[in-house]
Amino acid sequence: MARTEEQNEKIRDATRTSIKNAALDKFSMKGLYATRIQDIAESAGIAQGLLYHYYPSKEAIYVDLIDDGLEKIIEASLCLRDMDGTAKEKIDFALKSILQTIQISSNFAQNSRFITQAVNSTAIPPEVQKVLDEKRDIPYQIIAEILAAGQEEGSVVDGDPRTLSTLFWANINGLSAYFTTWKNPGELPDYRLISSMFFRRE
Amino acid sequence: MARTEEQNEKIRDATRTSIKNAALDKFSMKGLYATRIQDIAESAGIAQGLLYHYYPSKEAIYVDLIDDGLEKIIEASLCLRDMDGTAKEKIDFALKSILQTIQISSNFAQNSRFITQAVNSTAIPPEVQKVLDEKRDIPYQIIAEILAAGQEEGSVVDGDPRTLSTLFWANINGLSAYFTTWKNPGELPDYRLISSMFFRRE
DNA sequence: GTCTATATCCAGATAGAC
DNA sequence: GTCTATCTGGATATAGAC
Repeated sequence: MARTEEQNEKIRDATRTSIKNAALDKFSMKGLYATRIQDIAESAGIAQGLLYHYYPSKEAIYVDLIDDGLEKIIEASLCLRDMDGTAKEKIDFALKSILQTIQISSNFAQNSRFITQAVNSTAIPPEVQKVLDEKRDIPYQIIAEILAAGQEEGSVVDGDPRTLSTLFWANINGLSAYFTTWKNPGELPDYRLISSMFFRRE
Repeated sequence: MARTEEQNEKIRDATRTSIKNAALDKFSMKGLYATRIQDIAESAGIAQGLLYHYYPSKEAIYVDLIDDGLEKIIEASLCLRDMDGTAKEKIDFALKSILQTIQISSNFAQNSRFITQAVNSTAIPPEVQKVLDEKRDIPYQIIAEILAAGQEEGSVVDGDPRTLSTLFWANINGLSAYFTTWKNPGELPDYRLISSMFFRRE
């Protein structure tokens, strides 16, 4: 009995998801160039040729994932911005959440790592660069906004909010990179240490 | 008139230096796999084939540079450890110096960036991994030692010194990556912000 | 929708002339 | 010591069978 169109669509969706998961896994660990199409196909459990029924090229998968990844980070940032609470509560919440995702090596941490790696390489295809240029700055802006609000409140230290925001993300990215690659990474620092950089003493 | 052996050696040294500089430049920006032998040769101003009179493979250049780079960082760390002064003076001095190298994009910053990129990829040849395993941890240990001494003095906050050291380097690496890749990176944060994480309030 | 087999291309590495 | 020309392997991408 022939498959219906809906069944086919389900199969396609499942395969596409496998490919994306496998690709994110490989790309986040080895980068664009050291990852072979074959690696992704194997990890997704499909033949190498089949991958080209889903994506026209290796690059295309990469661009797709970059876009997804940035969207997730942006969404989380917006959510943070729009929640109730003081700047300190928001920053502390963000730090706690992110450190935890790093600790348990969640998908979100994998994503961050992947994006960071992409950003930190200048050898990226133009399409990727385009997406990065459009979206990469947003999380930095949002944290800067939150910190600026905190300066109004009087809780956040003086200084250019964007510079403080850069320092915030540098901590996240630096820790995320460290803890996903080190063999015996030890324990994560307490979020309060990082938080203390941004707030006045009581 | 034929060249003497010394003259030849000088020429060889100069060419080798060109190759290493070119390779560090390319590798630090694009990584091992996205950098082609041809890129390095072009940048060094020599023919592609000539490169193989100096190094047996692309990997070999990479290993050589990783080793050099780690040695430089280790040397600087040891120098810091052995200087006179309190833990706070040492950490502040280190932060000030490193932030400045990032600002002026000095060789040292390029080095840090190169090493960080190597460490953050799991797709590295075994020879590279070996060098990294042997030497990468030393700067972390040294900063941990300094911070532990600071805890004895009573100036450094409580907590596992190695964890604090990890946070220290995460800041350096995160900032270094950011400021070498961003187009309009803005200004660097004040070293005192970072320093304040590690020391007790007065 | 998935697979195997194949064509194509490109980068790493070698050989030999100057 | 340096160059140009060439070989070779491996990865991307395509074609065609099931």
